[in-house]
Amino acid sequence: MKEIPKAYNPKEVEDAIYKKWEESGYFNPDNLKLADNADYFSISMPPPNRTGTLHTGHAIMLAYQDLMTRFNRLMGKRTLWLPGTDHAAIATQTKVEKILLEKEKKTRHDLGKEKFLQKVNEYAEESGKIINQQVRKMGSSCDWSRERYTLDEGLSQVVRYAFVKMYEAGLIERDYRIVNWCPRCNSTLSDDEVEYKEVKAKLYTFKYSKDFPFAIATTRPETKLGDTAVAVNPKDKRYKKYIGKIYAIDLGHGQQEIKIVTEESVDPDFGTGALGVTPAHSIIDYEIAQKNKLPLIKVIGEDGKMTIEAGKDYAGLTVEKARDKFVAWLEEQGLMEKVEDTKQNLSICYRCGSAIEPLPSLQWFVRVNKKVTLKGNKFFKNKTIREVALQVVKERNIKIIPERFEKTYYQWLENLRDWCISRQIWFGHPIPVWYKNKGKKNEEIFVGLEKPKGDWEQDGDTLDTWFSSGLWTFSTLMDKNFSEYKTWEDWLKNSPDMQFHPTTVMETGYDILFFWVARMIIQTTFLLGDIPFKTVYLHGLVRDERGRKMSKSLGNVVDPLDLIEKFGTDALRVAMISGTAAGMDGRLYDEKVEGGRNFVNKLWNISRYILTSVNEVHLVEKRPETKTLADEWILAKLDKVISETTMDLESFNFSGAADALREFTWSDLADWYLEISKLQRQNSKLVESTDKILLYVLGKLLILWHPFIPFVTEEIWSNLESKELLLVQQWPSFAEAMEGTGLNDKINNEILYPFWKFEEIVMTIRNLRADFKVDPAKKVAVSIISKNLEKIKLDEQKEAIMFLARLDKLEVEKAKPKNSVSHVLEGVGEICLHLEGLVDIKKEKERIESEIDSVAGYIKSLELKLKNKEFVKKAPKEVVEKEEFKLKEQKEKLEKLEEQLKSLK
RNA sequence: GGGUUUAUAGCUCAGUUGGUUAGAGCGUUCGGUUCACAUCCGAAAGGUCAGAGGUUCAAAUCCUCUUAAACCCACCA
Repeated sequence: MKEIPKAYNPKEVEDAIYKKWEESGYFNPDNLKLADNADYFSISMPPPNRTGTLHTGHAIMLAYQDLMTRFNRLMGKRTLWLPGTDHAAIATQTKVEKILLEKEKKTRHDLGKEKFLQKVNEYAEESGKIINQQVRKMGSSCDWSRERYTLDEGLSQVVRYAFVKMYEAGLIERDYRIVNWCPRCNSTLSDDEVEYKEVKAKLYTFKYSKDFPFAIATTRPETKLGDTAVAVNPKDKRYKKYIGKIYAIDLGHGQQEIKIVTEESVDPDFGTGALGVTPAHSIIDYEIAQKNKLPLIKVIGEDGKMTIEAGKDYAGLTVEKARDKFVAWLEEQGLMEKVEDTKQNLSICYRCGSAIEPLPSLQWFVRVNKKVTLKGNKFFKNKTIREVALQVVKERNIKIIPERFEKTYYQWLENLRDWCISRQIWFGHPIPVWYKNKGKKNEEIFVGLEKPKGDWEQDGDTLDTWFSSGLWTFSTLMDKNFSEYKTWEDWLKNSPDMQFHPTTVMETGYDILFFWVARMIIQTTFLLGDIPFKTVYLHGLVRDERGRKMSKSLGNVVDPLDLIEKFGTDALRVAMISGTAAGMDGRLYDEKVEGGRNFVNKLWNISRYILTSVNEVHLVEKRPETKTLADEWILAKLDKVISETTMDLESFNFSGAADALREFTWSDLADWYLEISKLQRQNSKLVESTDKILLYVLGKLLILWHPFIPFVTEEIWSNLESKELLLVQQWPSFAEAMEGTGLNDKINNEILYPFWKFEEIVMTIRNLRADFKVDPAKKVAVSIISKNLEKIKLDEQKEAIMFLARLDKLEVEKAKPKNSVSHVLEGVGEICLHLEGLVDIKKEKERIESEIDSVAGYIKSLELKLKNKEFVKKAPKEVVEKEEFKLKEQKEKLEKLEEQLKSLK
């Protein structure tokens, strides 16, 4: 047997263990030895962006997903966790542009599309490799043979197919509308990609011309060059007489007509109560303009500079310069009434932080409000994609954990506008549309999977990265050899891996519920007529120790790889998962991971003790015979923790499972049974059975812990004489452990009870002592207490444990406690006698009466619950049994109380 | 403006359909430790479960209001 070091050193073993796992092939479900009727379990890894390295967000998602994957694999399911990476169009392109500018002082235009794309692809490839290495470092048991990338040929095929299908159904259209334009990225953004930042701004109040009847207020005077109307609230009496009138004005760049229209949403109390309508540069104004059939003047161009429509004096100026110039002109003309300081919620690009310029542009949109009927699709019967996406969650085809996010999801969908999917960036999936005579009157358009024959020019734009991510759960499962399939439908339906669809769980952070989860639901229900996943588990975000978001500018970014280097992967994983609840943000800091490391080392030392103490190391898989009360006790506790852990993991309560396991491992096994085992092994008759129990408990414990801390458990497992990796062992079953032993009832009543009794005695003494401190009337008993307390201190407790250990369960009757336990018992009795003399009988009577009331009420409610047929049917057996046990307990308590009450009388 | 969440020990957080005396980790104090583990062991101190009211035999848990904080959506002309 090899020597076991005193402390667990993760650095020395982790990489080798990962290699062993990977080489075993068990990450691939095809290689698992499964029962014929084995259910499947699948997770699609949310693909990390190929923009650099892993961060804590990735680390936490990998920890959760690996936990579920390993648990289900141990449960004997056909388990697939499919890894991959995302090209992350805008994010990656922006990053490479930045590097290019810093290193070579060049822009993408200096390089040209082809050369630039080559650079981006090189960067993405490099970045992908790094990420894959880091995903391995986290211990992720994902199937690398199925790894995918959003720009893979196969995935690109699905993307084109999706576009064409949606186009054919009339859900995708090209239109000239107001879009969110980022002048820095030179591209459109979807509504979700716009963020807001509060900034100081100036509110200018001015008149369009001297003879214009009233003033308007704005923070963006330069856009007013494109105004075509003024909107007022229809209830506003001040402006009633002007409604419908048209005024001709001249802002220094020619004649302009301003119509006075009404609009409900105009706030009469803001500014002058009159809103200058700029249809081309505000989404709301655009909608007002559409209602009133107003013309549209585009005064700001895609480059963020003023257009010729703004007038000769302004054309080519930046927005800021145009503003200064126009403000100066207004003042010169005496039109400016006042300038005030105000706050403004500036819309900015979520990727580069530049100010967004809403402007009209010809783009591709997904229409969310168009009703369609699709053949062979159970969801789409004269429904909109928005309605279907709502329906599948409302009807619980898809369950979101925690549930409250379902509301958030509904709200988002209810407010959803058409989704702009074309982007003017180079890196991404090209839009599968080809033109002839583009932009001319006789323009021809072709939407299809391949370029048509002849002289066609492809649309130069690319698709929103979320358009391809939305297909992720199934585009990754489709056969790479798509050419072997006759039709697209055939490919979709008959790719062998589609057996893993819908994926069982979607695990991700709540921050991308809209960006991604919602899009997957929209696109999958449309294309497959099926849901993408059955359950969505949303984890919280990782914050620093002060609760702040991690950001580069704050310099508080925690690198998970640093923590792994310092404490080991297992320590990091257990730290991230324990002490949290679904959807709640958590904090990550050294001390927390240190706690994880300490636990991992504790487990290491527990096994080090067991492996070096037992006479013969071997795997004990079958429940061994018990010879002492302590043996029974530890096995009963093990059964309890098995059932708790299993139930918790099945109901996504990961933190609870870790807590239960930790409590069992540290408090029950290490602090009690291991100490008892030392004593038991001094008795030659008990050595063999004790060893077996130690090895049995250790074996089961390693399986239970494996999903949380895979490396250390596998490493310890390698010391047990097992032929197979821990990775593919069988999850212990509570029911099986109990089978044939007939111990189920016995354990609660006979085995655990005496031990609990002992714990209870210790507790009683402690409580009494606390009472004496505050209640001088009980002083009388202090001497007795202190006498007994001395005995109950550390040494006496060990004595008591020894007594329990010596107690042969076959000789319970004969065994006579000759030490502390009996003294303590007697002591407690004595105390109680003394206390009785001190109790106010009237008060005590009242107390007991009210308690009887309470217990009777409890019994009533329990009986009601057990009579409820639905509850008995639906609830798991263990829960019902627990309730029955409670009822029994309470009835006993009631009897006791009633007796007490009688004795008082 | 619409919505959601949070407030529990010094700190970070659990607490499952209401049910024994509200828990854990870290920290603090005291004591211990050669023989699995100082990455250890034993013990102690520390809580009006934000506040007020209500429902109930029973409330950290359910309802109403108040206070404080965070987040999401809309929008700021």
